[in-house]
Amino acid sequence: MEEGLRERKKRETRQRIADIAMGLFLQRGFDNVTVAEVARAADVSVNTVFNYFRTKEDLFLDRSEESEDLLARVVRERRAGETAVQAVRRDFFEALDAGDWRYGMSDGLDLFAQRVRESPALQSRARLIEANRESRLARTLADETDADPDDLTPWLVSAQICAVVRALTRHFAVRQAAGEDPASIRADLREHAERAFDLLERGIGGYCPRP
Amino acid sequence: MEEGLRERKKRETRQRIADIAMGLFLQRGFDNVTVAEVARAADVSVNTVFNYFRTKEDLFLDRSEESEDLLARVVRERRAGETAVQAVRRDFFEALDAGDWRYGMSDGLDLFAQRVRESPALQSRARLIEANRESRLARTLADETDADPDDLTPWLVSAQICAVVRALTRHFAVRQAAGEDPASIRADLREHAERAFDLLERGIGGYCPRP
DNA sequence: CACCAAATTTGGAGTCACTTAAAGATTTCA
DNA sequence: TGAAATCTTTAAGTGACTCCAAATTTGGTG
Repeated sequence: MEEGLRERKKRETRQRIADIAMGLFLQRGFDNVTVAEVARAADVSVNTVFNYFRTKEDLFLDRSEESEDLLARVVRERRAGETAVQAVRRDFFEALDAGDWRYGMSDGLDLFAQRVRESPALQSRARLIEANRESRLARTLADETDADPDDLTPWLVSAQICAVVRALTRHFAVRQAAGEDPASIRADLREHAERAFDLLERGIGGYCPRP
Repeated sequence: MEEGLRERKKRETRQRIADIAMGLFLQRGFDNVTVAEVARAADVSVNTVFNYFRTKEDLFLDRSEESEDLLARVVRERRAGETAVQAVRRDFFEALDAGDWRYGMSDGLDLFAQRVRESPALQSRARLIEANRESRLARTLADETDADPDDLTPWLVSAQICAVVRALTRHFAVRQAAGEDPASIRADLREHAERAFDLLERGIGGYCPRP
């Protein structure tokens, strides 16, 4: 099953468009670059761009598939004896220690994060990705526990796990946007994350009682 | 401080546009009605519509302010001795018992919910409303606990509370969309909600261990 | 090599949300 | 009443995205 000339060219063209688009977006901001400009820079027609990418946002957040599947995969591949939360907790800290980008907390995502922050369209798309991530994790949990089709528990657990991951990611992003050094944020984040996962595992029932 | 002719006319025009738009949207679907049609039906120019409503989505999800503030208000006005979760729990069941619409679980929101479900633009806007609701609750919790500016806890708690409310609302919507009777869904939902809030208060640490 | 069929690319025309600027029209108030 | 402030409309874009039919390119076959 060789890859013919046709397939290779398609892949190359798609990649070229995506790369050139990302370059322009990072340089000038997502909303300040038109699809027509991307097309011109990539030396194709506008219609060809839309042939490969359904929307302009897809040009920027291309490989969102991996991000959407992340938590579901971590749970699917968790170790013997590990609960869902324990698996996510472990993977999160592994990524933190390795400086991996998969939870959005590495160095060098600065400009990328800034471009997302300043564009309502990209923020909206980011929320969609998060929603899909939550759905996938919920389905995985339902599978793994042979849950009843209308058992809410997988959805509740998924939503809460995603909520914690989102809060931690957001915290990193906010402080990075404020100009703090990524490495020192990650150092702080370790303690914050410990408390966050503890809260997740043990519940928030005692929080904020009115005197 | 009387309301002058100008103010009254403005209020009336805005209301007329919103009412006529909602009628058209419910009848034919959000994406099948153009702003130009709304304008013509309301006997104003397109620019007047955009003068009152910043986007087409605002025509549909006008009074989202109340929805965004709901949980924050419930916590602000919680009773003596109540924790944040207890307050939300109580308010949720009050709404459920009263058949109130504020958590999206009354009769008669059928068509409205369907229109949201079938429109990507409206779903996107609904996610934005949920995100704002989460932010407001987080800020409220931070205020109420005099939390450190970079204490993550208010955000974590807010995200988890919102996650549970969202899951419950979603469950109602899914079953309503499948044609079930709202009253009987609400009956089931009572048990589901009890378990959901228990889980929220006590934690999900033991969920889904791998054998 | 030549040729056909399928897949890609392109150009062109159009829709729709939304913006901007300037010219009316209406309301307020001195 | 007349001028100032405020609304509304008209007109002319911009930009994402769609639809369609005409070119072009590629893969396989005789």
